[in-house]
Amino acid sequence: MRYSAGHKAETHDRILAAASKKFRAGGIADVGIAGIMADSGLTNGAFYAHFASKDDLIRQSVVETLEEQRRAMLSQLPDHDLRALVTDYLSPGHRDSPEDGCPSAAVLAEIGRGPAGLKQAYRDTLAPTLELIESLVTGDQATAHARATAIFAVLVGTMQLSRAMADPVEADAVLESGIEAAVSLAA
Amino acid sequence: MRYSAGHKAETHDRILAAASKKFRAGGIADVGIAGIMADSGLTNGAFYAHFASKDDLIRQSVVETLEEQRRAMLSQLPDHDLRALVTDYLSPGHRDSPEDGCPSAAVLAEIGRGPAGLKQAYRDTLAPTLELIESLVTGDQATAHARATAIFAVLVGTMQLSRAMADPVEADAVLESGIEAAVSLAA
DNA sequence: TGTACATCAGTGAACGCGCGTTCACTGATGTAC
DNA sequence: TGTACATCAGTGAACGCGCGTTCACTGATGTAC
Repeated sequence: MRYSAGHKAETHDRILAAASKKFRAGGIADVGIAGIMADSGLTNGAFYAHFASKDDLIRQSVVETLEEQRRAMLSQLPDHDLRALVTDYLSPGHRDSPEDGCPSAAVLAEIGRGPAGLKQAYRDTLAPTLELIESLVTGDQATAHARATAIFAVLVGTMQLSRAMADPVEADAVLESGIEAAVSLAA
Repeated sequence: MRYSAGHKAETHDRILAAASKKFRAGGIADVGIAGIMADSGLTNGAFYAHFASKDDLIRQSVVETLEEQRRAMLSQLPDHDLRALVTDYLSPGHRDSPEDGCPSAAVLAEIGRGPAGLKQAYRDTLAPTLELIESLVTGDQATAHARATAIFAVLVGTMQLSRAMADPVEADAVLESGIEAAVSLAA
């Protein structure tokens, strides 16, 4: 059948959203195209009308998810409060819903092993998020940038560590240690 | 042919060492048994005389590599200097040789998605390493433990972030920001 | 106004390939008789 | 002392399966005549 204007763009976005969830839930290497397409309500073959390859999908998915994360951070933080941001990020809810959570916590190590184009796209799209954190931190620009980078590293490392704890009490304690550390790094 | 006593244990260790390198270099999901066996100088079929399954290998490999890392940290740190440990961990050499580096920086997110047995083994084997960091940190036991956990999270998060930077200058700057942050978290 | 055709998003089977795992077999050795 | 056999680490082909990717085809629609 012929489709209305914008239909293809909608399908593209739907595939991207399904891929983003699956990549965050299961990692990039372990997630296949057939499953992503099934989650999008489509079959295998339609994939290549929308993306050049799995690598292309990965890049677009990472970029889109990082932008979405930045928009969410912006809208939830009208008060410029670092502790609020950190507490929200290092919450049990975020830990237990990786499919809706931070892409960096889910696939940063895989990006580090990926092609240069993916790494470049990651860096460029993450930059505004780091600037957002930078604006919540004291010190001149260079100091603030370094502090924001380190805070982001605590958030990601702490989330991964908490997710790796089998014991829920210990997993919560890991989050708490990360919150105090991240806040203390701001000044 | 029949083999000398201890031969099988040597082969087992050789497979474990090959797997450890490959998992750290390429992630767990993307590394196959055939490649590990080839690197060990053996063929596919011999694998199941040494390990019950790939999951079994993963668990043993993670445990062995964590223990090795702790031994290395101990031997390189007779002076109880946190800055030395942190600078060594967040060095360009470590970043550029993941196959010989920290298993947590390479596969922590994958462990978080793994079976409960793997997570339990990770936690139990990581504990002495965290205690080692704890001994380099001020505060009562609970505080020191929280600080050590957060320092470990900065190390892992910073290493992953540095590896994801395509630009070497920026990658080095990420390491620097992590060093200062980790040291400042000690007190 | 009615009909033939071009368009194109999506279908679904097939491609070659590598995965984890199984298994019948090899062959050098220590041991039993 | 010499020979037959049990042992067992390792071989290499095969299993079913799912991967990323390709492609001939479908079929509803807008458009041209």
